[in-house]
Parts: sequence; structure tokens; C-alpha cells
Amino acid sequence: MNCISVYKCLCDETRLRILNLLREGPLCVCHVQEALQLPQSKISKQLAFMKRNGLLQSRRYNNWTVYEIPEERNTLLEENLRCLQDLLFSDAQFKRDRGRLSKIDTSVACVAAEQCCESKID
Amino acid sequence: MNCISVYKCLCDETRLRILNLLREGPLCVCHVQEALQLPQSKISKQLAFMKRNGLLQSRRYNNWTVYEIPEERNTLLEENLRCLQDLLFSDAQFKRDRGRLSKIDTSVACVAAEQCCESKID
DNA sequence: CTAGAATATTCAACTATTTGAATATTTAGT
DNA sequence: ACTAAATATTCAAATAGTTGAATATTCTAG
Repeated sequence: MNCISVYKCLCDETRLRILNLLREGPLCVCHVQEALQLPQSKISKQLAFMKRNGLLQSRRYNNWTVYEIPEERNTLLEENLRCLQDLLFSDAQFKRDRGRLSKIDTSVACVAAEQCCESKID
Repeated sequence: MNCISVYKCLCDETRLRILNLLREGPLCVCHVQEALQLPQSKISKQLAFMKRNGLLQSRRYNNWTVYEIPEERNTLLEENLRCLQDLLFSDAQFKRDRGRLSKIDTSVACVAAEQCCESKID
């Protein structure tokens, strides 16, 4: 019953805030941390939680760990991300997060995503 | 952040099994209990949990409490019930539950739903 | 080898959820 | 009033999830 993993990830506000950012592309832990203004270990743990539950994948690039929503997405996740975008696009908290993210240089994550695209680390 | 309530309800197998049955119409606690073959207090508590989180409504009819998914459904719930139907329609456990339910006389719940439709008890 | 940046993990306290057994409550019928 | 059916609640034990502070790890640059 894989759906339960998806729902377990979606039933927490911090994790939804993280997914809200990852919709737009891969990010390192530090980017998420800065955008959400939350302690490092909290972000790291929530990302690990979602990876453990199959919602995210990660790759290592030098000092960074880049997290992203996989290409081949679970149908359920896909649908819910769509719904959430509609429901949460105008949510103040989510907006603020995206605002802060837009001011951060996240290019490392993109470079990593390109460079490592054949040698994914699970 | 109301979505979280929805996801909290969906991230448990027993609750998904219950929703799988309630998709087809209103049911009393005893019907669910018999179809799922689980202890009464467990069913009662899970139904209460979903009601508390706004996913279900209930009405009292004589000795019975009839639970149902409200007409005016949350968009998110609606979408997920749709997804789940596709994903779980052929799931063995869910099939068995529906099979057992089909052999139970659940007419009380329907009568109650009709009779009480103006005087809902929240 | 050393220092520092980025992450991950450990630890301990805390909160929430889940469970079955037992008990309480509500209601209808007698 | 008494009984039985249907449901809800209480209780205590167990498990799961969350958190921040501190520490460990990994890797790069010098």
C-alpha cells in the first residue's frame, strides 16, 4: 500500500512547504533551510523522511546534497501536487517561502542535477 | 491549513478501507465493523477521527449512528477519492471488504439518510 | 594535514496516534 | 423498570513522529 507513504509525507506543514519549493526544481538542503528559515537538522530530517518514503530522490554533488522530486512521479503525488498548487498558491506562508527562495542563488542544485544525471546516488 | 486534516485521515490503512466502503453510500458503525472484521472500538474511533477532521459527517437514527462522506466535499478529498478508486479498485483487501459489505443489509443507513436529511446532527 | 562549509545523525524529551479490553451511554422494545 | 443492541468513551500500554542541541561525517580548499 504505497499511497500511505505519500499521504504520510503530505500530512505535515513543513513537508508541504518543502514540496512547494521543490516543485520548481532541485534544491540543496541549505537552500530549503534558508527559504523556510528553519533549523538545519529539521530540514535535513524532513527531506530524509520524504526520501525514505519514496517521494524524493537525492544526489551528492561535492559538499551539497541535492534533493528533487523524481521525474517518474507517483500518480497520486502528481495529482496532489497539482491540487496543492491550486489550493496553496495564494497561501501567505507558501508565498513568502517562494519569495525568499527567489532571492537565493540555487544554481548549484541545477548544475548538480545536470552533471549527475547519469550517476544518480540513491 | 485544512489540507493537512485530509492527509492525516488518508495516511492510515484502516481509514482508507473505511472510505472505500463509504464511497458507495452511508453506513452504520456495525456495517463497517462487519465488513472490515475489526473490533468495534477501533472502527468507532477511526470514524470519530475522520469526523473530527471534517472528512465525515454523522447522524443518529434510533440506535444507529450513520456515517457518510458529505455532499459538499473538500476538493482535495474529492480528487483523492477519485485517484484512490483507480489505484485501489483492484486491491485484494479492498475488494474483499466490498465483497463482505455487499452481503450485509445496510438499508438502515439509507433509510436514516433519507429520514434525517433535514435534521442533521453534527 | 587543517579549517570550514554542508549535511547527517544521535540523543533525550515531548507530543500524538493506535490499540484492545472494559465500561458507559443511548435507545427501542417489552 | 429491565434487557439487549448499537455506539462511544475511558484507560493504560505501546508505538510513531517531532524537535532542537550537540556531535559526527564528508568533502573542498588551502
